Amino acid sequence: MKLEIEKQRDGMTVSDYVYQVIKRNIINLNMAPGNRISENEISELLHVSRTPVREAFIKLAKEGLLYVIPQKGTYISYIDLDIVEDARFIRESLEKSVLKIATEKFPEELLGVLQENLNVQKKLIEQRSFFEFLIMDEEFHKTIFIGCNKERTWSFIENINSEYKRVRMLTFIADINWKNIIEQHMQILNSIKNHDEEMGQEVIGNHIKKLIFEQVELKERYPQYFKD
Amino acid sequence: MKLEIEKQRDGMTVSDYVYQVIKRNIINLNMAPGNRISENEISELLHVSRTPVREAFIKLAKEGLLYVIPQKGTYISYIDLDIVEDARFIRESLEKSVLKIATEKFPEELLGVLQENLNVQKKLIEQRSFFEFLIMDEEFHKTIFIGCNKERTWSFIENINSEYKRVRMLTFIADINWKNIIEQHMQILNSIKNHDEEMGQEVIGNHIKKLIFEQVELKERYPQYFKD
DNA sequence: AATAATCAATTTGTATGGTAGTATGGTAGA
DNA sequence: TCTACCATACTACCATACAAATTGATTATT
Repeated sequence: MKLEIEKQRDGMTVSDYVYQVIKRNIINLNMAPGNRISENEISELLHVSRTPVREAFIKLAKEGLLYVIPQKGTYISYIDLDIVEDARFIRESLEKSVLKIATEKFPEELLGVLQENLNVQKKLIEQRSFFEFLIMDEEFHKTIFIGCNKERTWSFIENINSEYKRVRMLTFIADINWKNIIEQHMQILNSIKNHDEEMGQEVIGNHIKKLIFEQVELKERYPQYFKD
Repeated sequence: MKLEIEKQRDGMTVSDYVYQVIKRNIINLNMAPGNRISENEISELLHVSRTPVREAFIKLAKEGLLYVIPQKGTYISYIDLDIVEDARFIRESLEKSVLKIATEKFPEELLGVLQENLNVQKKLIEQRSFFEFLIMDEEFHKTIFIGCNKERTWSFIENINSEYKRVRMLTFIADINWKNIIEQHMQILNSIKNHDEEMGQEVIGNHIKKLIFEQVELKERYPQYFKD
């Protein structure tokens, strides 16, 4: 198990640092689903005591990214497609509602932000920096929510979205379809610019449909990562 | 600050026990929004060490019921009506979708469970056991979700619902409208029995509308509990 | 040889002491 | 009187030690 370990930033508690490192490595699948990890192991790896590691585990367990069996062990959760489906359903519903608002009324200055974001995304895809791309991708959608004054709803989505992120990471690893994601994002931006609600709804709908097919394929190719 | 402290059940970790006690007392407003609490204070009160208290704080902070400022203090979150509104919106949307399924197809045996639940609710209202009533209320809705094979979606709602629960507790304290809640529940049950989707949607819509008016009134009567 | 009992190793759970950051109240100096 | 400074007393944060439970291997027993 090789982990990506960034440095601890100033003004950050050790607990938050550990939380961030582990979360990142679970989502980018450096920590494989089903793998067993222990508080001791991580504390030695990151050169901190067990306490902040334990506290990070608690947070991650509440997000469903790992589960703790008392006096036995801690394990990375398997990807559960039922959970992914729930997350997808909720997200699609909310995204559509918000995009409807966005096509009616959206702050001019944020349009530039979205455009700039897409430029960065292109570069990251070329560099195959998938984790960073996912961050910018999320940022893209988040900006739309902010423009509609629904930032809180977005942060709420974020909490249930870790599972979904792992699947997306897997699509990148499997080299499925990441080529046309940028194009879809450009279509979304255009629908906002042109106040074309119908087009926006259609783009998002298509995007989601594709993901379902991909998931089945992924489970066949990487069964060891999935539940059941 | 007077807390309701139940005994610790067997097979339960101290951490979970503390979590449960504090959560209960935040929701039933024994711990008032804005109040400052400390690890030491709670650990002495419950006769446990600081560690499980701290771990309980972490979980509660992730639910938004309290917030921790490092090296400064821990505070009970104020009721944020914006958050309540978001929770309400999301819940209404999902409840409507599920009730649509329920009016089309619902397991016969669970209808009896719902009926029995309503009987218990009546008794609890008469006894003015509000916290217990809220539990049964949630159980009522949960049962509907289970019947539609959407238990996971329900547990997801639960996580964002603590804020909403505090408001509901406040409606009871303020003696607003709790008399006709039972009747509304009976109407919901009937809509399922009679496969009447239209009626179900209308009942839930009305129920939600009332709550909005109540919240404004509540904020005027108990401004100290609210944000802004 | 098969099975039961025991022990060692490893895990998470809990308790406790010390540390660093923050607010507060008082005091000396302008 | 006001201000800057310092001592003090809090806080959450972290490290460490120990407890309790589970597991797996080893040993003893049948």
